[in-house]
Amino acid sequence: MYDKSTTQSARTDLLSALGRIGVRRVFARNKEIYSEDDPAASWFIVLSGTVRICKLLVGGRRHIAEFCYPGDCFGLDRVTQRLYSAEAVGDVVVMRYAHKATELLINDEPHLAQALYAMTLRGLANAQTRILVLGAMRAPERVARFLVEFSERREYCDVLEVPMSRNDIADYLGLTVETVCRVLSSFKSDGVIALSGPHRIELRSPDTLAALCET
Amino acid sequence: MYDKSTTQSARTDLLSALGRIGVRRVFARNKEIYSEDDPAASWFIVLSGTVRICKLLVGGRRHIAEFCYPGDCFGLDRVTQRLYSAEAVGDVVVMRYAHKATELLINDEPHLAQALYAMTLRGLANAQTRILVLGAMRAPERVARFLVEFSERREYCDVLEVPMSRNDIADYLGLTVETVCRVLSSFKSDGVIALSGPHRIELRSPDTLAALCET
DNA sequence: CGCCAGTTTGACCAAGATCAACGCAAGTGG
DNA sequence: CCACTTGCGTTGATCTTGGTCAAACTGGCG
Repeated sequence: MYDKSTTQSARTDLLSALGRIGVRRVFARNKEIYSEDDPAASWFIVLSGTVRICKLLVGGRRHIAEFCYPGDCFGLDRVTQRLYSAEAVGDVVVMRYAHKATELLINDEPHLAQALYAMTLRGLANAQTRILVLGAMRAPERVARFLVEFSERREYCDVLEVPMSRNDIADYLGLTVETVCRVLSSFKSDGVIALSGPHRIELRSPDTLAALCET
Repeated sequence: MYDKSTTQSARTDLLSALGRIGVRRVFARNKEIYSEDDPAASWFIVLSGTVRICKLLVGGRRHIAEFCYPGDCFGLDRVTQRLYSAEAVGDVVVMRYAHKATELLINDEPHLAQALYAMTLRGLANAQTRILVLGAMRAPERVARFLVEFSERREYCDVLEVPMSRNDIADYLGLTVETVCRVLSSFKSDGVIALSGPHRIELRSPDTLAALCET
């Protein structure tokens, strides 16, 4: 669907060029990478681990806009202040790039702008899928969708090492912890998944899950 | 929050440059501008009227990803086939730009890429707000949010000329027609809005609505 | 061993979906 | 001009999904 070869090579160019201006940073589980309302002077690429982009709402509720996995970028928005915070789900390694330095780099090598643009478009496509999930799917489909998405973006086999808590998943899917648990339990009793510890989920029937989240 | 002056002037540049490669097209109420699975060879800017970006789902349901108002662009995604269709809500005038010609234009005048990028980032920010609304708000807040958003993006006074049907609004907010009607009726009986005909909504207490959709 | 945070399960409740009926205004054809 | 249709919009009655509240369970750690 996407023009993979082009964006892939542009991406490689981008990464090697960025190597010169980036700083490697490590964050421990649950540490904040940046807070809401922080000045937004830089953006990031995840090297390892999982990052959650989130926001506290009135009434103590929390909303998770996005999970970022290795290779994903976040904080690219052209705002002066952060609208969301970014937190390490488990231990995380990221590269940090100042917006200023990125602009200079792009002035030198304008073709890199295309790679950045492609990353942003990918973010937009992800966001649109999320709008669809949250706007049109019910609890079981949302959870199925989460599992399928995770296995596509994160793992290459059917045993998922899910780093986030049930609470994270719930806030990501617009559900409650209890509902997420119940749906997972029912998937389990239907033999669609197997659970060995809360953070290890085995997809026994990926096709059933995929069918569930067909639009 | 955004760097308005920069993006504004870049935008003006972009529009005048695009004038040379664009085609003006008119669509009547409910006509398709493009369909799902059409080849995606061009993108659009709305000149007048409202466009809905939508998708048919299994079971005859429909999902509206976005409403586009004058000045908004749509169809920018770098896909070969459309993932959503675009339809005229009322009568609509748009400008159509071939992706090919746009690329050539940008090769000539690379600074225009920045304006396109800014438009895409705006789209991403809108999408993130929508994720928040659909993931974390309940029916009355969603409807309030729709009214506030519409008045901010479309009208400069408190009497809204809402071109879309209740069904459109429902599919946009992830609710049913009945729920949208009921919420509007309750707003009306609370004196927050007044209805004179289904498509004319007067905001009698915009502050109440704004307070409702505070995160 | 006891505590604690996170997970799971159950009982109950409420928001919103579904189903059904009615209202209402704009065509349409006689 | 008036019956009749048609497409929306509104309202009410009922049912279902998922939220809320409460309690039990689990594994890790001091």
